[in-house]
Amino acid sequence: MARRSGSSGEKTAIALHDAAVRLFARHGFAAVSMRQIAAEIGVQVGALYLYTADKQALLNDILSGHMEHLLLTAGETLPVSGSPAARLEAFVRFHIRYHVLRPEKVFISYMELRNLTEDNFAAIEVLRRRYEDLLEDILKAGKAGRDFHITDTRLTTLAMIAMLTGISTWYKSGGRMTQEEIEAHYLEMVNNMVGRPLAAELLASPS
Amino acid sequence: MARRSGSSGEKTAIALHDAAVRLFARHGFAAVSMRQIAAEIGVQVGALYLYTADKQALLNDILSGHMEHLLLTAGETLPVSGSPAARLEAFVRFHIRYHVLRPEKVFISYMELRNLTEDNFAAIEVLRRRYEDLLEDILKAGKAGRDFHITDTRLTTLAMIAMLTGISTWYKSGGRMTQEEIEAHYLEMVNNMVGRPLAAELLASPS
DNA sequence: TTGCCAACTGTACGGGTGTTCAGTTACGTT
DNA sequence: AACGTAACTGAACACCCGTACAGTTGGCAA
Repeated sequence: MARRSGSSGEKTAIALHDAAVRLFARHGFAAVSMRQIAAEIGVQVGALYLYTADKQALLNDILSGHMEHLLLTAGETLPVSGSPAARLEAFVRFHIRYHVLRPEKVFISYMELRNLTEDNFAAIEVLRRRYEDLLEDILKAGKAGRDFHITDTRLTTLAMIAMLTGISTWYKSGGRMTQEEIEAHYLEMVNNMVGRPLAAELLASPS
Repeated sequence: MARRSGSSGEKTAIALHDAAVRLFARHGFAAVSMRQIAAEIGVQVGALYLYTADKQALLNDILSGHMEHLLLTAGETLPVSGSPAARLEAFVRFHIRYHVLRPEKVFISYMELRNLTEDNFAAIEVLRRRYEDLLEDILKAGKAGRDFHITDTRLTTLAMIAMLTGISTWYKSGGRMTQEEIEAHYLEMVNNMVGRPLAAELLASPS
């Protein structure tokens, strides 16, 4: 054999990317060999190097591609105007949906950061910080307008993102709750965190 | 050489444990070789096998030791009676302190779970669930007594733990905030989450 | 139908992997 | 002072690692 019938570079490149994501997510970057990846897509090791410079580039492409796509999609989806409360709701729903749809890439993206070279890591950090700032800007706006009651916007940002991203450690489609229910519950908790409980009117009104 | 002067099995066993924790935290289980660990404690590879059956046992001992110690310490520290609010505060403070004091073990403990064998993993899961239940029991009690306004105690438990554990991804002693300040801020957010904002009286009282 | 090139194989390179074990040395006990 | 044993070395085992590259084959254009 050599070239295989029906083969095309495009298809193999995608298969390589997908196989790497799947295997890195399951076993971890360091624990997966180039030979395992090759076997997964039905090819010999050498062929992989037509599509990636080396193993490190493979990881970096996955992570930076993920972060860039996340930022791009967030930019397209999230409203830049409207009330802080509405913008916060949009962010929470977007974050949950995006992360629940891509559990493997999300998992790799904060599990394998330390396996990046220093340069690659620094670049990812910039993107991650930019994403966090999308939320922090909403919180700042809400605090400035007294819609939200927050002591420290940066800390609240980190706490919320950790809380929301945590979903991906236990979420499985077809679980106890639908995605819509999960969104509703987390939205409630997030609203509570910024001091505007949905039940506020009920509690404040004479009973 | 052979046996080295001043050597003792006890000391080497501890040095092995510590070096493994340090290196696993920094580079990941799969990326660290037995030879690197041996070099770190100034010994030849073969000597390690006097203190651990194999590499897997080394990881499992670290993780299960960590979880058992966490549960034990929690049991000694946390009050079993008192108001749900007081118990919740105790839990939050305990969790933050414990995790901030042991960043490496905490990091390994949810980073390297997938490198455990199936059996070892299952055992750790039981312990982790038991720890989560410590918090969920408090939330259930608070909900039952109408101190807390929670829709789903299990989801709130997971959200809180993810939020609190997230601290260890950015915390560095000597940072912007003291540990006490961090505790106070997270406590505020947690209280908000269960629907009892500290500012409630202020907001409700005539201004 | 020939020829070109993208796609891929097969093999090799130097080095690292976890683990085992016969041999060696320091320490504590008698 | 002699001995037993705890602590460790050094070398070896069989195998896996990432990467490179000359050679081979299928698809497509001329």
